[in-house]
Amino acid sequence: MLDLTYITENADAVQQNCRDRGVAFEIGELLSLAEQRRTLIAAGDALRHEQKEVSGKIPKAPADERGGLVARGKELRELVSDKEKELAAVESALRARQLQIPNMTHPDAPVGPDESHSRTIREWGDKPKFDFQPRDHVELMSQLDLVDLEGGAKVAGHGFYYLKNEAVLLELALVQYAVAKLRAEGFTLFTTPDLARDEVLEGIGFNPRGPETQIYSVQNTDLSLVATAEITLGGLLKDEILDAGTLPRKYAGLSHCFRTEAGGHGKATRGIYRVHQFTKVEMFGYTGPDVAASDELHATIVRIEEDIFQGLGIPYRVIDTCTGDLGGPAYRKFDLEAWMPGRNEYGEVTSASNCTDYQSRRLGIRCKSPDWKGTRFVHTLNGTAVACTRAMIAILENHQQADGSVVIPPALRPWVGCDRISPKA
RNA sequence: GGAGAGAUGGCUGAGUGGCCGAAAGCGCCGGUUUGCUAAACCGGUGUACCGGGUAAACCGGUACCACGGGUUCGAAUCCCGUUCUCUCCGCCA
Repeated sequence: MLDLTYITENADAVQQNCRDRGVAFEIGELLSLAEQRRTLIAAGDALRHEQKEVSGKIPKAPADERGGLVARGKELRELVSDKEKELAAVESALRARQLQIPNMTHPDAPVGPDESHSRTIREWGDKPKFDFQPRDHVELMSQLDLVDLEGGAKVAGHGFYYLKNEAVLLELALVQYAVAKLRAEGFTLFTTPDLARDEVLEGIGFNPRGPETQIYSVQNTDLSLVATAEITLGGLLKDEILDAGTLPRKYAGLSHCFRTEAGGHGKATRGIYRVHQFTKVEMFGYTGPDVAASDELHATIVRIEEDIFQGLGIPYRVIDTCTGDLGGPAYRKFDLEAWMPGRNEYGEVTSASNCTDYQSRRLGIRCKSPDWKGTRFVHTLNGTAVACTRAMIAILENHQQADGSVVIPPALRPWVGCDRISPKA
């Protein structure tokens, strides 16, 4: 959510930014509601002021004046109440519009309506050259007895899966690897709830219960299954005022992620690429309220993601996401796309966003410093350390051998306990 | 799941209808005193919104004592609902 004063003072820039991001929004109505809001607040405050004066006089008033004052007090109570109702209606309409406005955009982010306008800013690693026809992860996993997709579908439906045998070790190893890396980078480690209140989801920028929701919600409660630990790590400091001296804060969270993938059918539904549940280690950052600080942590988060994939020996490219694909909260977003030989294309494995104060404003996460008066909204950032299923696909497909075995990257061997997964005898 | 107690400023904690945005202490900031540090003393110290001020300083107003409703001329204080915390009992990985 953007600041109302900012919107009204920068109406043209906000309107243009909506166009760049492909958000149909006309700012005129919002501006007129904002004006109504001011007027109603001023009128309400004046009435309450009189109300206080009147009721303050009553205890010392002579008996013959008291009746009149009480009557005026009653009258004022009605007037105040009417103004409050009017104001509540205006503010609710105003907020509904305010929430439609996406975050402002980093000046260097590429402008364009869709994926094709995103920019590749770096590539790392050499795509493996196979002297055989490479298999995709489904084939590999089934030959190596690493997954039971039918079992997952039977028990929970399409999009769920059982990992088996070394794949279990591989998932745990990826978690360990990521967590160890983040601890060394100074992150505070968390395991987080896998559910969160709807208001937290909304604060982060998800719509838990709309018709096109990507979120599983629990009936008769205000809880939803989280789509990422970004939700729980960002919600952790909701409504708090932090000492700016304690920023930046770097949190890492391990959670399950649940996504309905509504409308995602038909594309890349094979195997474990697009699933309804997966395990992920997520980074979340809180910085002070200036873009220099949050951009710096953003770069660090991307660097860590690259370290992680370089350590796994997986070729990837870094994408600077264009305006049309940024979503609501992101000011700028970098994705890592890993090379996936089975698909013969790149697949998204991480995503790192600087959300500036867009999330913190709705979540009420502020900070205080002797350097300025009052409080300011912190900046929040998030990035994937390891999304287990996608990372596993990249490992299996890039490190496969002619005989159908898969070489485990050295970085994971301490936890997997072997250097290769071979077909069962 | 059952029974009870509670939620007040950064913290501790007083306050049961008007003189309470809220005592006191701690902490923090500024000052005085002082070989240094400490102590002592004096002063200051919440947030949001609306308006004024070119802006900062600052000034005026309103709201906020977990959250939401209600009673009343007037609510931190009374009533109802919700959430959360603690204690005891039961159950349980």
